[in-house]
Amino acid sequence: MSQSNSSQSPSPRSTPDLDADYGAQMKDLLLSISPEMSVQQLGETRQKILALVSDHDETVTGLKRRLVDVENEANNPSKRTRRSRNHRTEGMEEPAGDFTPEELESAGPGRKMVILCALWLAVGEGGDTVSAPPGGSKDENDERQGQLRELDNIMPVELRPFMKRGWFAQALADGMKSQLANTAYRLRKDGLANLVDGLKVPKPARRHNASPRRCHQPGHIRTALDYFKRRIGWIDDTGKYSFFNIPFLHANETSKLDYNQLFRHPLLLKIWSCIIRGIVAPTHVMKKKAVHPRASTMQRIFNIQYTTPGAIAASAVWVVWMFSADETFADTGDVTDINYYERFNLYLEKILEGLGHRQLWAWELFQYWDEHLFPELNGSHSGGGAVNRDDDQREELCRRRV
DNA sequence: TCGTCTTAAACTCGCGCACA
DNA sequence: TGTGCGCGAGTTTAAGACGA
Repeated sequence: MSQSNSSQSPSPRSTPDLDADYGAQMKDLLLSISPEMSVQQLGETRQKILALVSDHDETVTGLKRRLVDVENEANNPSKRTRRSRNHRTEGMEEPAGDFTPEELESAGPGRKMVILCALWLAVGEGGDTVSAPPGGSKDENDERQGQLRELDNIMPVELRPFMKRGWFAQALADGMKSQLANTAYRLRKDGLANLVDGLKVPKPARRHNASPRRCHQPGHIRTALDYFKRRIGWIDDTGKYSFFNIPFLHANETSKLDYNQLFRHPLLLKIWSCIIRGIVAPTHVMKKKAVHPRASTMQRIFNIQYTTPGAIAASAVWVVWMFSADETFADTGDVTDINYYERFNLYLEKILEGLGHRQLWAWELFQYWDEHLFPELNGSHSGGGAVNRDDDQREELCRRRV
């Protein structure tokens, strides 16, 4: 509420019987009109009616302004008023099955989807139902069917019957949107210091006669930006960002695709640990230490015990975005025009292909991730180390592409 | 009680549209 | 053309949960 013009003096606090006065005066004026009146008299009466209408409108405007003033006074501007949680599902025609909004939210299907499976949905969502819409190419249909299976897989059994309900689609879309927004904010703000800790950063080139103060000048900042631009795949010759020749995706920061190094850069592991365990976790992950904060983290909430293909692909996308010039995280970069959606699908496809064809690099990739992120679970889930009750999601994902 | 974390929801901004 | 409004997306912050 801020529509009241604060520069104007407060509205008068008297409460005139506006409608009664206005009605009586208008009635008198209308009754005074008769066929015997001269043109001049008719003109004068018309002017009186117009003036009365004008006065009335101004008074109504004043009263509206006073109403806003009163509402502003009633609200303490220093304190935010809070609506009930899950207000977005309030008033929805369709009841949320047998679940309360709290139960539905705690299930967090959207959040879990983003963390473990996919950053975006190829299936229809948010509008009426979660479903695979008709039409599209074979690849698109495969992708949609695959996501539906993934969604079905991570879903609590009690929720599965409701996947095609409107409230479920809304909750899923809300959860995914919220998780993406939180992650983007955490990676670039709260968690940034721990994520880039130990990262090699180019020293500014010292010129002759250059004072140390010059190190902070724009030219040096540009140097750093150019440095990171190339680290996320920019190639001068083509004028484009590469999909795989990316130093920040390789453990040894090579700019040529090397499957034995791909998706093993510490940044990727730090990012996912930051997502599932909070901002302190990245400091320890490369020391093969799983530091669990006291608070309930995403890992605890969703009982995450091993790395998923979606997690690796998403972390790769997050790395590229983190060091890009894009200000907001969306399917396409607002500055660089990088297609993150396409990039995610490509990375995921490559990982699943490797698993499906039982290629050594893919197998070892998961061992590497699980050793660092889940050292207490004695090795990779893929390698048959830790087995848990979270069933065979990865095997299901592998079957997708075999 | 305090620190750390997640999350709901207010806040902010930009964009499109309708209307005078 | 300017203005106001509604909407959506991203950012920020208050509230609540949890464990030592």
